[in-house]
Amino acid sequence: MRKRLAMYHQIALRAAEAGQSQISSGPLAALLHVDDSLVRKDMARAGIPGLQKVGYPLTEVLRRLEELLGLDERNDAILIGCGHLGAAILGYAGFSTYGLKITAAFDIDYAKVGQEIAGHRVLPMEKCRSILDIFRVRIAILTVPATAAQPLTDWLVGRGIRGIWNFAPATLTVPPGVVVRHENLAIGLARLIHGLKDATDRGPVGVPDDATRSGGAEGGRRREATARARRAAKS
Amino acid sequence: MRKRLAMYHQIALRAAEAGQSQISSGPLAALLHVDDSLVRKDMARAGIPGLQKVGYPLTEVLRRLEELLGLDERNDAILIGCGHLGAAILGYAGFSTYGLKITAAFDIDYAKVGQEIAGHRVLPMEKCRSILDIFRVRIAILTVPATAAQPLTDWLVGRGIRGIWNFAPATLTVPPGVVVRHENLAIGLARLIHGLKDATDRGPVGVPDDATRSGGAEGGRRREATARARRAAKS
DNA sequence: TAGATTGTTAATCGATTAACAATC
DNA sequence: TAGATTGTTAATCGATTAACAATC
Repeated sequence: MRKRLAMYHQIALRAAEAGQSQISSGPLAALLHVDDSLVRKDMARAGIPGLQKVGYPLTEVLRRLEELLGLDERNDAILIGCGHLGAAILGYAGFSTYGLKITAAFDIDYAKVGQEIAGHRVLPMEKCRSILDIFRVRIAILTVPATAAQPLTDWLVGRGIRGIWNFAPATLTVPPGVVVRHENLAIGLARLIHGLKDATDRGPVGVPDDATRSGGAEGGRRREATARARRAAKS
Repeated sequence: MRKRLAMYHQIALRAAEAGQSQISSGPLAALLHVDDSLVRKDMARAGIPGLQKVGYPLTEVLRRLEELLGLDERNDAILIGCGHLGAAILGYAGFSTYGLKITAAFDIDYAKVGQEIAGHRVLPMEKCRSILDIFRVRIAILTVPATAAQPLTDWLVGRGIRGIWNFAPATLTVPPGVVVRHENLAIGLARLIHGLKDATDRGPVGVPDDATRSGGAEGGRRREATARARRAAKS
């Protein structure tokens, strides 16, 4: 459901940009490949009143969905680890839509400290504590090596961080009350590969989760993953 | 279901590393917060036979799941756009698990051509065509500016690319037979923020999709998103 | 044997679709 | 009015859980 709401929002945004002022359940349903009554139900549940014969006013749709999806809130975050991935995130344009502002970027490497990346000055880790105390930031973005992730997390949680967006390939343990989101790029990739495989196996059928699918494309070559699994099972 | 299979795989891997040789439905179910009969059903559907009294042999679990999830295949890909994000992906360790190998990295910027990033030499875009012709790569990773994404996609599809992993903030149109996966970092973020909000609203209840959730944390500050929506709706 | 665990069937639940009356 | 579209109720479908017999 949340996914659908997010999609409605995207579609509504584009419709608004294209000059429309309302949108009806039919087109929305068609775009999401669901029944139009489901769209109406979603709208009703979201508290967006429609107008018979015309549809749903885009202003209302956008307003409510942004409220519901939390896009109307402002969230400050700090970023730790200014390697390539950290830099990519600092420069990522899409966040402002979601009200995210990275208020400070840190790195332990003094070679990086002082550098400016996408308008952010890299600060030394020593400054992190005082920044957190002063600004009461609740979200931390971790783009550090895997080994550093858990100890850093413990420390951050102790300093008041309540949401962690973890890009390190490490599973984090946190106390109750703290939300961790583990961003595993490899999973996105796995899904794409699977989508390709699906398209091959079954032809243009089924919508693999997030992906735009269809016909052709051959599968990849085999590897001997079995040997690896066996090694792991024995070690 | 696919998500659960992937989780079983992860858990099985760790169990194997910890020296176990089998795993039973109970612990798996507890870790995923589902009923144990569902785990057994999944195993049955996946064609993994269990042993009464002992559980499922890890070697078998890993072997079948890797087969099913396509982790046992080898997939070559090219990467286009060697900015920060491209560089981060070139250096990302986790891909080998999924059999992905980035065989070539390209950039139009001659300042980047010739540089070595995480063991990959950056090639000029002009070389892309011949590389594709020679190696028959099917997957392309796009870490280019939004404006470049669609024309590049069209060109790549014409050269035989069948799977596109798009990091550019642009919606791509592709012909049937081509799979696009749009990786929107902002969505991961949105979910984290939402997880935080949920934790606030409802206390430690419900597992928000991917995230490890729980108790405390206050919501963010309001912004006037309404004004923005209204602008969009009018423009 | 007793205990643990699988495999499977029936029951439940929630989400989606189908149908249609209300109404602008 | 006629047509389009919402809002809602009933029917369907699929996924999950509960229960339990089989069995190592």
